[in-house]
Amino acid sequence: MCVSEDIRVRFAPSPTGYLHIGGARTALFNYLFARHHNGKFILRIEDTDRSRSTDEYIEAIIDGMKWLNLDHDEGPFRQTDRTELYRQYVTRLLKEDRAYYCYCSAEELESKRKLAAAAGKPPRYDGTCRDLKNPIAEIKPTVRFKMPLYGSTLVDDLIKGKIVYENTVFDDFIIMRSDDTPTYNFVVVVDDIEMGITHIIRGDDHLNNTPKQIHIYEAFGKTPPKFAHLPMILGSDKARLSKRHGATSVQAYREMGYLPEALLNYLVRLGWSHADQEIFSKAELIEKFSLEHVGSSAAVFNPEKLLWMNSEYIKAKPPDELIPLLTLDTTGLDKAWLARAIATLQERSRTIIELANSLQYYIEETVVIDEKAGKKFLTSETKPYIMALIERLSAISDSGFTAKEIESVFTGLMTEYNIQLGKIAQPTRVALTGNTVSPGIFEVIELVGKERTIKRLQKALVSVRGI
RNA sequence: GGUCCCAUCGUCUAGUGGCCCAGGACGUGGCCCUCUCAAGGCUGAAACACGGGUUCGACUCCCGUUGGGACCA
Repeated sequence: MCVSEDIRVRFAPSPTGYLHIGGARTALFNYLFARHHNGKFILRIEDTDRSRSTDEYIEAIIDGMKWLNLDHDEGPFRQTDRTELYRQYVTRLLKEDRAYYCYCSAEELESKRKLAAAAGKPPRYDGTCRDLKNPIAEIKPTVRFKMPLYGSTLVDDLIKGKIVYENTVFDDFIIMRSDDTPTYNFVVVVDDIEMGITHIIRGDDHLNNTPKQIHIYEAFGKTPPKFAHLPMILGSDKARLSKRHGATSVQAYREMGYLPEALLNYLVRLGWSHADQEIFSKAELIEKFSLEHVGSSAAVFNPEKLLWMNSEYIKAKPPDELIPLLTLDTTGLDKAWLARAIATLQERSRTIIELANSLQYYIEETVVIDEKAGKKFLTSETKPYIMALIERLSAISDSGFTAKEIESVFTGLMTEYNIQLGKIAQPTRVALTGNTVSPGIFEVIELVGKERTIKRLQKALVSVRGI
C-alpha cells in the first residue's frame, strides 16, 4: 500500500506575507501525503511577483515550516532568475503554434470587455490576434495560449471528483506579459513539469485554474499530474479566513504559546478525519493519512478547540521538555525543581504563556498580593491561623519540608481550631501566590520552600495589620 | 455578471442505501470529586437546509431551489 511510486509533491507559497494558517495546513497535507507514500516533499517559493515578495517573508515562511517541523526534501527553490527558462518554454509554444503574439492594447481589450458585459456576455478575449499572420511592428506584444475552441475539459480531482468544463468558457489567456514576465498559470506548470511533480495538493481557490493548466501540460506533451483541491479555511463569519478574524500567521500562534504539534493536530482535523479520533502523534498521522478521508466542504477555524488541543499537548508533555519552551530566563534555576514546579501547573495551563505566568510565584523572591484577594482572605479572622502556621512550619527541619509533612501541619491546625481546611489554605494561598488560584497548597509550599514561605506569610500578616 | 465548488448539532466531524428516532470532539448546562483553580468522572440540551424523484428502504444516489464560498472580470 505504501510502496513508493516516486511520488513528488510540493508546497509553493508566495512570500507576500507570513506563513498563514491555511498555508500551513496545505503544507501539512502535502507533507503527510509525501511521508505516507515515501515520496518527496519539495518547497518552492513563488516569488515571481517581486513587487509584493520580500526576503523577510521568505525567511518567515521557512522559519515557520521549521518550527512546525515540516521538513522538506528538496528546495527551497525560488522562481526569480528562472525567467530565462520560462522564456524558453514560451518560445517552444510559439514555435509549435500553441501560443501566439497578441497586439491588442489594454484600452481595446477594456472596451471590448465592456461591450461584452453590456451584451450580457462573459468578458472573454475574442481571439483577434489568434490567426494573425504578420507581426505588427512598433507594438510590444503579449503572448497568449491557444485554448481549444470546442469540446470539454475534465478535471478528475482526488478530493472533489470529476469536474467537466465546457471549453467554450475559456479564452486565450496571456502567458507572458508585454514586459516579458510570465503569468502565474504558466509558471506553475513549467515549474511543476521541471520538478517532476506527480500530485498537486493545494487550496481549492485554484480549482478554476486547473483546466487551463491541464491544457498547458498537454501542449508540452506531458500527462498532467493528479490534482487534489483542499477546501478553504473560513473565519467565524464563513468568509475566507483573514486578519480580521484574529491571528492568522503561524508565528502569531507560536508567540501566543501554542505548541507546534498541537497546531498541526488541530489543522489536520480541519478537513481530515479518522473515525472518532482527535489526537494523533505525527507518526500516526503519517501512517493514517489519506486523501480519501479529506472532506470536500470548507471548515470554520475554531480557536477554542485549538486552545483545548494545545492544553492536551501541554498536559501530555514531559515537564523537562517544557523548560526550553518557556519564555522565561531559567538560567541559574535548578532544573529538577523547575520540572516539578511545571508538573503542578501543566493541567491548568492551556498555553506556554499561561504556564510561564503561573510559574512566577515559584521563581520570584516575593509576590504582589492581589488587593481583592488580600481583603477577602487576609483578615483578622485568619490572622491567628497564619501565625500558628508560621510557627509550625518553622519547626519542620529543612530536609523534612515536604508536602506530606506540611499536610500534617495543616490537619493538626484544623483539629486544634476545629476548622475546615479552606480556612487556612486560602489565606496561605493568597500569601504565597498573591492570588486565590493555584495548585494544591501543600505542593506549592514545598516548592516555594521553607524560607520564602515563611517570609511571605510574615509579609501577609503585615498587610492584615494595615487593615 | 459568468464559471466552478460546497451543504449532518453553534463549530470540527463520523456516516459510502438498511447497523442511525444519527456517533465522537470542542464549546455549553447540571451533578460528583474538592483547600482554590484546573484536571477527571457521570449526565443534559443541540444537527441530516428545503422540495421533488430513484428505491422495498434514503443522511447516504439523481434533479431542482435556497444559502454559503472560490475564481475570472
